[in-house]
Amino acid sequence: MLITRATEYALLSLDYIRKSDSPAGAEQLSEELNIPKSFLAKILQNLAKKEILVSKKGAKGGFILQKKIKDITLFEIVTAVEGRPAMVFDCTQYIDTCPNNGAKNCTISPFLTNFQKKIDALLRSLSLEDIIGE
Amino acid sequence: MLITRATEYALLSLDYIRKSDSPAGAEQLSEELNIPKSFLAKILQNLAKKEILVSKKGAKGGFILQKKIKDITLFEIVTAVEGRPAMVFDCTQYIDTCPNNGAKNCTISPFLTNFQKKIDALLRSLSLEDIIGE
DNA sequence: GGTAATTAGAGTAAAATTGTCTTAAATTAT
DNA sequence: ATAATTTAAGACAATTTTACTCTAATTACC
Ligand code: SF4
Ligand code: SF4
Repeated sequence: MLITRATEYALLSLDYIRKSDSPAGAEQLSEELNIPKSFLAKILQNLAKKEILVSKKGAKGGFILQKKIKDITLFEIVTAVEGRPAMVFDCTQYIDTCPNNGAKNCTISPFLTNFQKKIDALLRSLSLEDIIGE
Repeated sequence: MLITRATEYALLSLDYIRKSDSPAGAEQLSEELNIPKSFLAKILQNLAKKEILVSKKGAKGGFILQKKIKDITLFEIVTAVEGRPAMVFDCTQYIDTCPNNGAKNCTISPFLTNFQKKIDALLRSLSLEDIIGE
């Protein structure tokens, strides 16, 4: 799975938020979209930290978009929510059990790097508008 | 992670096998490539079942390629080894907790389907030769 | 001040991946 | 034939990742 449940929830929430005219709260989103509240709250926090959402605290608070949907890329969203870009295969997590210990002369590593670049480019080229329509 | 450790091991093994002139055994591959033996054996079995490798039992047995490397696609390999194609995001695994219960009117589902098609096409277009060279 | 909301972080639970073991079956060499 | 080698199969265990929860603190509005 290239993307996780958290990213799915983020996309569904972003769609809801951009359709809402007042700030949408975590609780509201959770109920409307049937997403576990505490989990969703974390996701929204991450989107706020990465300047995709603006969070308003206090009564009548909630989240609103910080940018136009055509200026938010899928790459940003995934990275914000998952804590790192969507990975094809992350060698760096297996340094201790890398069969070629260090990737110096790994036969498939160049391919993986190339593949990753393609995915990154694709994710960067896709805006939220492309995903959820205008 | 779009692809798993099992696929990495498969690719490394396939590279080794195609360079070897006699059948390569699970034990040999395991030692040469520093891959856990029993885990690798499973992977090789799967590749054999899906007609990528031919397995020869008994003394001097092992695995050899069943096709030319340009006729083996990455799609085949991943599907054989992982039991299913590489998924961008698999809604079908979340039927019981799908916020739009059933995907009928899910705003992001069309995008996901489209994305998946792109990945499938890419994986089908890549041969083992493309990955590990001639 | 009181209430409604986000923030932060630790902690838990479930699921998927990764890896092991044991036994059986097949093939080859002697 | 028999022994040695090697794959086949499946149950099981360990590890890692994902998914989710809880509690307490903080901020802002009215
Ligand atoms: S072997 Fe090649 S692919 Fe596997 S981890 Fe080391 S570098 Fe990455
Ligand atoms: S909500 Fe849309 S994306 Fe999430 S699971 Fe249901 S269908 Fe798939």
